Amino acid sequence: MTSEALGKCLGTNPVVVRRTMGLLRDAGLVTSERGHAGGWRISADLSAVSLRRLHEALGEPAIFAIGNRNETPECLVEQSVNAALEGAFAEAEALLMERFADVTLADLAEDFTHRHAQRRADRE
Amino acid sequence: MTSEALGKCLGTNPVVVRRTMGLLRDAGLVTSERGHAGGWRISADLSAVSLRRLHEALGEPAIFAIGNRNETPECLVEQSVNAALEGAFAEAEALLMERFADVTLADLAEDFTHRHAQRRADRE
DNA sequence: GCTTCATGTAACTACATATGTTACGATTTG
DNA sequence: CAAATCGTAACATATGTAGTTACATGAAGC
Repeated sequence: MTSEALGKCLGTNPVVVRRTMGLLRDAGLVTSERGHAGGWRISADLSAVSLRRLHEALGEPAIFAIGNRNETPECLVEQSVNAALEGAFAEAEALLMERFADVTLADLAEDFTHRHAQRRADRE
Repeated sequence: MTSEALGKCLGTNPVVVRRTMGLLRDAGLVTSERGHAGGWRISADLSAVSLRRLHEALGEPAIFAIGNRNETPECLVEQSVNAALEGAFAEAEALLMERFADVTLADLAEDFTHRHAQRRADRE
């Protein structure tokens, strides 16, 4: 599939697709080919790719929107607040990552298949 | 304490302080007084105010930086992904809120007192 | 009452970040 | 050699948060 086709599916620009797909390629999840008949191809077993793995491949973007503003503040009040929050955030993140590890692309594909069949049935 | 003094402590503008403190006032956690000798005053028992309560008072800002882009997408793939993520996010959020409920301002004040004593000791 | 010191709030500005776009080079295939 | 496609740098745009200015309102002291 070409970046342009993917961009259409996702409602975005081919260059944006390349940026993100490039990260997945670096992680070995997809391959890219240039030139005529080139494009992107999945190179991993869907059942071996978890959401956790995708999160890693995409550079482990920050999970929380709130949180410490400054990791090592001079201010003692800020230090107390940080200390109180750190453990809670770490626990929540660990739980989330555990759940992410349990969901694979194969699971998503199966779920999609059901939804697709359901939509076709609904149309009759 | 005046908004101006608080602003100095926090390294920000008095108006920004008023904006946020206003939410805490609406939640009954602080009171404000205008005019000469006015300013902000804590009106709640520190041991009765949890971080959970503060989060509520501040309008329950979004906790996660990643997550569903669209709650009710037409796209079946997006629906599958959303369905897979929703439970995980809900669990992680519930855990975090549980932990937040366990930490009160009194706890933070106590922790601060220890840090303060420690810093004074270190200076000798 | 008048002055001063506060908050309350609307409107505007500045900045950072994420996303989108353009442009062009590199590579592959026919 | 031409067309198709990725790779990537540079630039543009949009969005949201924080900061700022301005002024109205109210309270205290003289």
